[in-house]
Amino acid sequence: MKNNKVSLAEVAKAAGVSKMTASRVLRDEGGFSESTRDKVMAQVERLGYLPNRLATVFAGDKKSTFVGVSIPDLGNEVFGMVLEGIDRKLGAFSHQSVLGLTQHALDQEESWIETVLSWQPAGLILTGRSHTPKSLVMLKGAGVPVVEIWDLNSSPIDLCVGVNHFDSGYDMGRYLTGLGYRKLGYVGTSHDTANAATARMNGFTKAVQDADGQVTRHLCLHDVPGFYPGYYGTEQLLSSGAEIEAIFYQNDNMAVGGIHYCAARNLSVPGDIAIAGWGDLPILSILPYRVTTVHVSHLKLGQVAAEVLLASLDGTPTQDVHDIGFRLVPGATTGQVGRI
Amino acid sequence: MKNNKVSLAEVAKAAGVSKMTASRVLRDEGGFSESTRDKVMAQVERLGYLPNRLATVFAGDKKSTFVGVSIPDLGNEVFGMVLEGIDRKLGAFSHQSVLGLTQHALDQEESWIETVLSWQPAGLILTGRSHTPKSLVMLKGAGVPVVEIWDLNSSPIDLCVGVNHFDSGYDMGRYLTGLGYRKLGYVGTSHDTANAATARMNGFTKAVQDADGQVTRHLCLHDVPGFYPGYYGTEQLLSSGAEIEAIFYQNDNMAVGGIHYCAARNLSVPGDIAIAGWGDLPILSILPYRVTTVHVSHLKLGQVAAEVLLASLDGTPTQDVHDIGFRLVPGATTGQVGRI
DNA sequence: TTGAAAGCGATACCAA
DNA sequence: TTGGTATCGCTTTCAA
Repeated sequence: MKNNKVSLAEVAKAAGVSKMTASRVLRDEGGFSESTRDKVMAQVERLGYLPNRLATVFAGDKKSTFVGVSIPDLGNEVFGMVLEGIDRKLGAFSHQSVLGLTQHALDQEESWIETVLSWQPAGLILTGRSHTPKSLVMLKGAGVPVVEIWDLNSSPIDLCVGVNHFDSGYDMGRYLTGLGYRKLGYVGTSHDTANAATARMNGFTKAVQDADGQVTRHLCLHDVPGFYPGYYGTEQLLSSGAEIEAIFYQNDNMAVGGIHYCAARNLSVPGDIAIAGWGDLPILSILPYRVTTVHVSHLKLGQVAAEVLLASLDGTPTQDVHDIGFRLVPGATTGQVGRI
Repeated sequence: MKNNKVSLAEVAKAAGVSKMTASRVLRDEGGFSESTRDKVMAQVERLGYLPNRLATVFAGDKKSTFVGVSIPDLGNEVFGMVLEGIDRKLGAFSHQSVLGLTQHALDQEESWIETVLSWQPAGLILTGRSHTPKSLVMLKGAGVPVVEIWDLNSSPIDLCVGVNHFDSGYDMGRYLTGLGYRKLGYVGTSHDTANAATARMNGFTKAVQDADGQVTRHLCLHDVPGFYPGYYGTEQLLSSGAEIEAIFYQNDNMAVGGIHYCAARNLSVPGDIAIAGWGDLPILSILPYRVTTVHVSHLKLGQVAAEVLLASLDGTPTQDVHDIGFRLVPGATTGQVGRI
């Protein structure tokens, strides 16, 4: 006994009862007298006893109340809000998030999965649908519910809560081509696990091609999709020589970067360049005009993910795949071609 | 044995050795032959054995590799970056963050502390210097290192990594009054644990009063300090009737909200209103002019916090209080009074 | 209503 | 180089 930690046995001894009786009192399990309860609780108070939940889980051979949550990065609000949604909901049901920042790298996710599983978590919430083969083996053998979030996945490992990114990109492509644009650009970043963004880009490209248009892409490598990459990504795209009428960005922060680039170069939006973002992020709320974007509720996505997991732990049946949905928000940064 | 989990005993039996031998092989402790190692590892592979770290911690009566990390919210990048700094550093040394979103409420922090301590964490990182009396008792009795971050605290529970918020506010007040402003405004939000922001506000106010100026404050209640509260907080401050020459905001996102409000009202910055923010947040990187702000490295703050904790676990002596520092960045949104 | 004993999965310690 | 046994703090099970 090296930690000066007080154990249940000590409490029991001090209270003059057996460990079992003390244990029953603490779990409020019933089957003890009021006077016994008072004796025990008095000692708990006096000794400052804190239970060792490791031992509890261990002895009961049950799961802990840990939920492993893997998140690619926290450099912008997107995944921050997802995580906030998850943790708030989990916390309300006394579960704890064990965080894993994967930095968009599958092998980092793999080693984190191995570690977190060794702590006997109650369940896992993973961002993204791609995992290494070894990860898949571990996840399937873990015997705990796994919720894959962000990307909608028709055949998830277990459960899935997400958005149909391809469709949202496709809708934006259809919207912009519907306005008459044919020479389109895409500006985003490039990451191992940025499948969702890639799906949006692919959906967008497909829609544009379906309308006989063209997409010129520019991906900023090794960057998180923030304001500044949006700014210089726009610069690089436009200076590539390609003729561009409208640009779709990986997210709104990048789009705002693009808007500021245009302002700095005296390019009118949408007159010279139309601009569309994704996510309906907070920055849009203060611009003096509405930016064309795709609304997605990140907080809700996280909350639903947590709910689905908790329901699964509870044994409550739910559907395997939850589509959070999205909504294209037309704005003033895209216009009718030829009518500006 | 309800989980179909494979235990060390099964691996050992399958390999034809004792538990102890298998344990030694897995920990690569030495003291076994190559052939033994091969036999054991073959079975580990075949059975897909994953160790139960609960048992390890428990048996060794040691601490886990959990680090409890309490964060007020993740609604903007500020604490997201702090958390990213912490988790990256911890991850590199194979520790895991157990997240606690307190939503700026001390009683939420308290109940989270109680829970997380019951998991025998290796240490704790807490945002803020205020804690409930019960929290303090638990923290002091926990016997694990506690790092309080964000607010610099000359008498921390244990260790502290932060910024001198009061001084940063004071410097900004001195800077603005040095430019000739005397009728100042402050726009922020109000939270239980927003002591850091309050300290900045107080420092600012003190400096302004020292220069015989006045500060009119406007606090947006129940809001996280983001773009939109900055926008309408500015509106409310300016419509309060007070004469204002310059406004200091709780952070840059709010300041950008203020800048946009001014643009929408055709108020010139800094001609009609000077604006200063705090934090040097990403949004500033795309504005066509430099915004007067205070630079703080949030990522570094998190990294140093993790380093200090790891050093303490390691037994390496470090100083108790680490000042991350700040740097006032003069910009174009504040000017010389009368010279605009 | 209460308690004694066994056991969870691993490691520490001592023997062989 | 290998293995037996006790042990961590708590819960389960069975008896009293």
